[in-house]
Amino acid sequence: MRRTRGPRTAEAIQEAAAELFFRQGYAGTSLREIASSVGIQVGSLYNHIEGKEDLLSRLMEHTMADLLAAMRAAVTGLEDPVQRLRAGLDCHIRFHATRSRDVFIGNTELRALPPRERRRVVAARDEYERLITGLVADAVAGQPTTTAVDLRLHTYAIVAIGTHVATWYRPQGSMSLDHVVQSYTDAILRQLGLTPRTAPAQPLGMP
Amino acid sequence: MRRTRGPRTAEAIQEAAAELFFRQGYAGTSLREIASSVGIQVGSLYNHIEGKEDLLSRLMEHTMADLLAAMRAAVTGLEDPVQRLRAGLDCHIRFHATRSRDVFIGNTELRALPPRERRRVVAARDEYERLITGLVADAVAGQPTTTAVDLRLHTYAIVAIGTHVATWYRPQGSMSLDHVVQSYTDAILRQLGLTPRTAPAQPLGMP
Amino acid sequence: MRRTRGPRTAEAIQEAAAELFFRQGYAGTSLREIASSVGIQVGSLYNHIEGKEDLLSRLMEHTMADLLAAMRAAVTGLEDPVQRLRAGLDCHIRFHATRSRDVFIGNTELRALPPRERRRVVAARDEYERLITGLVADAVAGQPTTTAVDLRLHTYAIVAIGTHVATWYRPQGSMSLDHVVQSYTDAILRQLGLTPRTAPAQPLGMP
Amino acid sequence: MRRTRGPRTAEAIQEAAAELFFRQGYAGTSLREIASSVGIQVGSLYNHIEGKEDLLSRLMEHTMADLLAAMRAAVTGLEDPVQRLRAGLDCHIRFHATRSRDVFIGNTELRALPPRERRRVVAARDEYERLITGLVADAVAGQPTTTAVDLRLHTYAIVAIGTHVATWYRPQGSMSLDHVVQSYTDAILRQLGLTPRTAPAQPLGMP
DNA sequence: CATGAATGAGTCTTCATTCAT
DNA sequence: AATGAATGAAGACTCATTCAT
Repeated sequence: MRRTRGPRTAEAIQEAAAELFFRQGYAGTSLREIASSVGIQVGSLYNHIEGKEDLLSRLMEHTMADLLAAMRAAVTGLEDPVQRLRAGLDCHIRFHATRSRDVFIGNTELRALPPRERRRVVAARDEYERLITGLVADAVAGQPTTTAVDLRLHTYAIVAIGTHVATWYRPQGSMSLDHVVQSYTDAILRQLGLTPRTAPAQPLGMP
Repeated sequence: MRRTRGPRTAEAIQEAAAELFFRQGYAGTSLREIASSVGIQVGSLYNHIEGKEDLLSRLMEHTMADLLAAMRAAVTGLEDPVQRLRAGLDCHIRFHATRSRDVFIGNTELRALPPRERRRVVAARDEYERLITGLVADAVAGQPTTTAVDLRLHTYAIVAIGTHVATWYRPQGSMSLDHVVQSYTDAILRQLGLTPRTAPAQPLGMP
Repeated sequence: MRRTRGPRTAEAIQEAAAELFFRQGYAGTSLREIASSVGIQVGSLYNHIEGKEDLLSRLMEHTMADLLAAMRAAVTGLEDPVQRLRAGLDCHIRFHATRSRDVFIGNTELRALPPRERRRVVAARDEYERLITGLVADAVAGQPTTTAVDLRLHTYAIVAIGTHVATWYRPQGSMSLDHVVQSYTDAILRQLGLTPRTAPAQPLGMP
Repeated sequence: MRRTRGPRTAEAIQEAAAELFFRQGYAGTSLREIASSVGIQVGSLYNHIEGKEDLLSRLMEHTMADLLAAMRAAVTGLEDPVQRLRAGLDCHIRFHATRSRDVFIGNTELRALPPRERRRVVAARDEYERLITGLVADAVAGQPTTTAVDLRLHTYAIVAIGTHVATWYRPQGSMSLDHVVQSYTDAILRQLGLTPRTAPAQPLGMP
């Protein structure tokens, strides 16, 4: 009854785990379900993973690593602060939309992580937030008064948009990714008092 | 271990369940934990509840009922559309901040609900979203072009803010509730092209 | 299907565990077997015990406590050192014969105990050995040369006899308990150069 | 992790198994542990053994064969019954001290053997006991009354000493093997009413 | 010969639920 | 109402064993 073979099994397991964690939550997903979704027996899982927690840890650490890398790559080489912010926001929203499943798990199942791994992931999250805060701060540097508290609220709002996009965006849905990305990017820039790219007259642009 | 007795036990159970569902998730919480947190034995729970799902259903339906009621009460009696929107946003953010725990559970554990209850809760959520969409639509009615898609994105963004506030706001935290509420309310209004209350010059106001 | 009821279940479990640990070893015995031997389901065991290790710990600690208590009671009130030694040996062998099962487990499954409990049991064993060594030392006090090493070898030999009796003695067997006890007691006394009670001419007496 | 290669692997496996069975018991030892202790993967074990039981069977049969052979060789060529007994006891105790690990396993894990092998090993044990009984009977042949029951108790006591020595004797320990052997041999002879070799004045001699 | 992956039965333990007392 | 004991299913994980490579 050997269905899956070779080094692809490990990936298939991670993928199945991600999908099930997303739909049912970590605690609500049994290894039996994961195994059967891959087409192997429960015991066989242990040829590829250390345990259930392992699946979650790897998933969340990969997601955070990818997110940080994407964000850094997005702004690399850009000089103008506003341009950097715009690129960062674009990446931010795009990542949350395209990797919505992984991001959702990352936001939801932090508590299921063992302390050690949780600390690592939280540290990565904090760093990501600092990245955003930095982009915002640089972009609004020329403006009159922007308090630290406001900076934090803005950062939170940006994070909130990403998190929420990850909640509802689906590629098969009725909204095009580009539209979502541009609308929210423009909205955030406008909110910060910065002129959106080609300054569309409408509050949020059109699909 | 609070050893609650008498008719208050049922409430204590609901409260304990909410707290534990919030911290560990529905699937990650055992009735044993809930019972021990109330100070009774597991079996005794069944004198007050029908089962584990019951606890979650009641919790989420109460939360949605309260949210809808609060929102309706907030705009009742107000005529001016912008004023109504402002009042609605105020209520929206305030509710998500003060009832953050229940709101968080409502957003996270929908999947754990049995289909019948899930449909009821989803229906309530949809109605709440329509309420917001209505407030926004009325408030921007005079403005040039606001497409249906934009209306939806705006609604989503408003919901996103609430959801996210529920994620991080804590009464003991460093930000005053009033500041958070006003900052975000103003930001959303400005985003919609409506002049915030007394039109503060700063993007987000000060603490 | 509730067969056993009331507070006797806990005792029945301990008894079944002792019997099975004796016949199959701790690691070779499953909780399923214990439960089925008591007439309950596996899960029900956990209403009475903390876990599998618990069964072994309690068993071994009870055995050691009983052994120490029996030995102390046996020599209490006796003054003459040789009489005390004889009484101690009588108790020693009798206990190992009548509680052979528990003693066997105690000797065999020490390694299966978690470190903490193991230390406690080993401490009790050491104390029991000191008790025997003390009895021997007092009884041979008047004799010429008895080195410390010999004292140890004698103690070991006495322990060895007990351990081995626990290996083969069965009440239904062909040897009477009294005969075994007296033969070995006399042999040990003679070995120590002390005249057995009524000095029978034969090396080991007759049944 | 000794990474043994070539034809020595089979021996390394048997050795590792013996060591682990001794420390953790047969049921408490997994093939995984044995394999990892040899430095190979579990599956590779099956190139050298038939299965787990195989390891135990071979071990116990070898031990019994060695013990019987040693005992037979020890008395071969000797005529005087007391000299034969002395030589037999010397061999008995020496073997139990030097092969204490294997002997301990042989005494402890009989129950883990499949019926067929168990019968074979038990038969060898019985034969060994008969050897001892024969030596004792011949040596005390000239003495007044020695009943059959006493003969059995004496044999048991001799076996007991061996078994117990196997329990505590360690080459690195504080007692020299020769001292242990001579002390116990003398004690047993004296017990049987036979004069120890050169009749030391002390009950047990000194190290 | 060694490996890594697979199996299926088994391990201990926890779970939600029931119910006599 | 509360308890303690029972159930049976399910949980994660380990095991001895097999076998294609």
